[in-house]
Order: sequence, then C-alpha cells, then structure tokens
Amino acid sequence: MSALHLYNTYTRRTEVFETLLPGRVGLYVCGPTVYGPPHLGHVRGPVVFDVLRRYLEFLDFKVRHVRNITDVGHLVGDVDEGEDKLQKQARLEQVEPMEVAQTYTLAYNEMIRLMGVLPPGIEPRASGHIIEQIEMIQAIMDAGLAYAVNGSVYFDVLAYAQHHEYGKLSGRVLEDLIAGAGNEARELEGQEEKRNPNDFALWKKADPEHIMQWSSPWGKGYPGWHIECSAMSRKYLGDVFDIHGGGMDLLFPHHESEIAQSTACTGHNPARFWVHHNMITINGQKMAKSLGNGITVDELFSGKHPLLQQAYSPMTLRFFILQAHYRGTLDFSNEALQASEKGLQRLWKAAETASGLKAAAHNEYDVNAIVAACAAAMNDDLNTPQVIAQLFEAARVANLCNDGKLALDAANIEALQQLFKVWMEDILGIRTESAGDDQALDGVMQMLLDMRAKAKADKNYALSDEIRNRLSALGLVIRDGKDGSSWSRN
RNA sequence: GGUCGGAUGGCCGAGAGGCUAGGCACAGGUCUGCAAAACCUUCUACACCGGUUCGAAUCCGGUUCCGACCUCCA
Repeated sequence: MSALHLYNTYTRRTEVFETLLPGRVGLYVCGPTVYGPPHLGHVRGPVVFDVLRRYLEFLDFKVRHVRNITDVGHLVGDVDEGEDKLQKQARLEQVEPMEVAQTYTLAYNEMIRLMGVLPPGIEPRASGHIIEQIEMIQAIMDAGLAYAVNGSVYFDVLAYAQHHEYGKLSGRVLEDLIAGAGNEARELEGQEEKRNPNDFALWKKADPEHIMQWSSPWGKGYPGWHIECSAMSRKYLGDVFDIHGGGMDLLFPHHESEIAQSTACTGHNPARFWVHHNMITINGQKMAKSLGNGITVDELFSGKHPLLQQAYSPMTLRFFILQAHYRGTLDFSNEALQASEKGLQRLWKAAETASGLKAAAHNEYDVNAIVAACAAAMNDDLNTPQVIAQLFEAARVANLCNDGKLALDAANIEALQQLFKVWMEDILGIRTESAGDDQALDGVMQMLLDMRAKAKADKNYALSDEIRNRLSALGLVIRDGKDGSSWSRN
C-alpha cells in the first residue's frame, strides 16, 4: 500500500488515513488508571501508539500526542458502593490518594520509558481538569441530554438516542441494552436515581468522608470516568481530531460514552479514526488484576514471578509486542518471550554486522525491495510483524554479504545500514540495550580478553579455560568469534 | 442470554482464492584447541463436515471448541 491505511473501529473498515489539517495529526490515547503497579497488559497500548506516532512523524506529520493519566473518577461499582478506586487503595495503604496516583504514575512512566516509548507531548491528569469537565457537563445539561438528581448528574441515554446513534462504535443495540438492563449484574450504586439503567454518571455526589471531592454547581462531588477524556481531548485537540486510541476493552462503555458526550456538546463524533488494540492474554485469558493472573512489568524485568522462568528485558517485551499485529490477542508464555529475546539479539548483531560491511564493485541484491516491503507493511494498518520479517531478511542479507557469499555495492550497503537505523530504531523504536554502561568494567573485561587471547596464542588452554569458566560463574559469558572474542552478561 | 472476534506446522505468530511469511526449537553444514556462540541450509501447516471454483488455509453454509465485551479494566 502506498498510503497509510488504518482500521477504523467506528466504521469497521480499513480506511486511508487522511488528516483534518494538512501535515498535522491530533492523537489522543487513553492512559492508565494509576491505582496499582503497571502489568503487562498496560504496556501494549503505549507501545502500539508509540509506533504509530513514530511512523506518523517519519511520514513528516507534526503530531500532537496526548495521553491522559486517570487519577480520579473510577467507581469501583461492586461491594464498595461507588467508592473511588484511588481512594479505596489509599485507605488500604494509609496514604493520600494523590500519593498513590503519583507513585503509580511514576512507575508507569518509568516502565514504558525503559521500553523506548517516547513521552507524549501532553500528559493531562483528570484531577487537573475538573473545571473543564464541569463546563462540559453543564453544556450537556444545557442541551437537555443530562439531568441532576440529588447532587449527581447522569447522561440521558434515551433522550440522546432520539436524535443520535448510541452504540454504533461498540456494535450495541440500545434495545438490547435496555432488555439486558434488568439483569442481576447491574447493581450499581445510584441506580435508583437514574431514569434509565443505561444512563451513566457525569458527576457523582461525594459523601463527606470522601477525600477526593470538588465543588460544582451540583454540590461537592467528583467527575464520572468518561467525561475526563472528552474534556481533555477537546481542550488540547479541539472538537474534532484525527485519532483516538485505546484498548478494545474500552470500547464499551467508555468510548461509546465519550462519543455521546462530545456529540451532545459539540454535535460531532470527536475522532475521525477510532483505533483499538487487542488484549494480552495469559493461558488464553485476559490478564487482569481481578483475575489474579497479572504479571507486573517490574516482575517481568526482574524475573521475580512464579510464572517466569527468567527475567526479560524491556526491549524484549517491546519486540514481543510488535511481533504480533496490534488488533490480535497476544498470548504470553516463557517460550514466546525467549523466542523474541533470541530473535532480537540476532537482529542487533546483524545491524552491527551491516555497519562494518565492505562494498563490492558489483551488486547482487536490491536492498530497496526490502525498504519498499517495510513501507507497504506499515501502511497496511501497522503490520509490524511483517516489518520485522523484512528486518530478518535484511539480517540474512547482511550476514551473507559479511561471509562473502553475496556482493553489495556501496549504495546498497548504505541502504542496508539506513534500513536498520530507520525501520528498526526510529520507527519500531527498538534500540540496543548496552550490556554495561560501566566503563571500568568494560576496561577490565577487555584486559581479561586480551590476556586470554595471549594464553590461547601460547596454547596455554588451562589458563584460557580458567578465565572463561571463572567469568562464566560470575554471569559473564565469553564467546570466541572469528575476529576475536566478545563478552556479555549471560 | 445478547453482540463481536478467533481456531495456522513442536511453540509464538503473519497472510488471505493459484506464487517462501518471519522468529524460536529440531536437524544438517561452516567455523573452532575444546566448548559455547555466530552464520548458512533445511523442516511445508492452516479445527471438523459439506459446497462454490480449473484451483480454497483464504469465499459460502453448517458443526465443535476458545476468547472478548455486555460491570471497573490497557
């Protein structure tokens, strides 16, 4: 494909990506609710949309990337009678809600930074945009599509549905929702206040003991979950913007409600493209805190979890995520992670090999064919697995050339080097993790390698083996190559 | 129960009417004091039953199994 195509959940079709304004892209992505340590599932979205953002920038778009932090507003919804998620956690830990939010916001950002995710241009917090949310709620009320009851405000789904489609994004039929509404599962707090069980909260009245609360025209309270994204995306990207992204589990009710809120307020679906990534599963099941099968990112990086056979590096995780298409589920397993780890190392080595290739007078391989294939794959709804397959083809070419089995001229060698730089590093964001940043250690290791080389030259194998074995016991592996030895942490 | 999506070789995962996905593992080879590593080569699969077609993993119908959403969720 010669132009970027994206699957639009709203239309259920793959469409040519066209921007509202020439050369500019407004991209809003739903960020995490920061009430616990980030797990594997939290990290897929940031990586997927980081690659989208990088690719858009590669295509010379100026991207305004907004990713929010939800630090207020989620209702627990079950036995806790609408208690705010953040507040609940805070009570357990005996700290301020904002302290909890800050702790996990920092943890989240640190984890994805390690994975090479570029920071968004704007990272708004829900708690910092209460005024905007109140204004938006007021506008929806002014439009006659929301009502206040006893200090809370609810969105009037039935009134809205008279003039707009409700349920299109998530493929839901309102009649079915109404029919299913009587089910036993719907015992939400405040249900008796609603005109219709499908109405959702825009503003919730807070009890006096509720720590997180703000003044509003309807009394002290706090905003509903869905309104924050509507208010913040509108503030920074306008009434209508190009791409709204998030996980598929947010389709309903979150994104459906966002569309309803924005439409009620501005008359428009806020996003031209709705892009959703699929879930990470473990043994075929969604990873979720409530299911107790979550592995935190920190546990993955340290290897400290019963399900983990070893630690996996941040780039291994990134590579693992990108080896699957973003709209498919991705099943976690040690075997799969280990396969990614090895494949990634092969790519890195090949990139290094490519940087040292010597040009031949004639040429036997057209590297630009690989480049074209990479572009076609990305344009086809971000098919990163195919881009990676092309990178492995490039690795093969680099290795063959290095072995003298394939001739490349200067132009093609240059193209090959650029291929790794542009497609692997810049666009997929896969960068080398340096084995040791410790210069002293590097120096010591080089000294030992030199001494061992001398021992080998003297056929003193007892000594050379001792050096290798003792380093191995320390977790430092020596590999003998054709052009000398190298080392790495196991 | 409703809505939607899946079932691909030992594992992970692309593709989508005829043409190699790719990675990992396995096997063979090159290299090597030994070992490891690295590199090259190889391995031909699409849940089941019907149908459409010159031709189906890919389209249609049915069956079985799995998952997601419908309630907070990346």
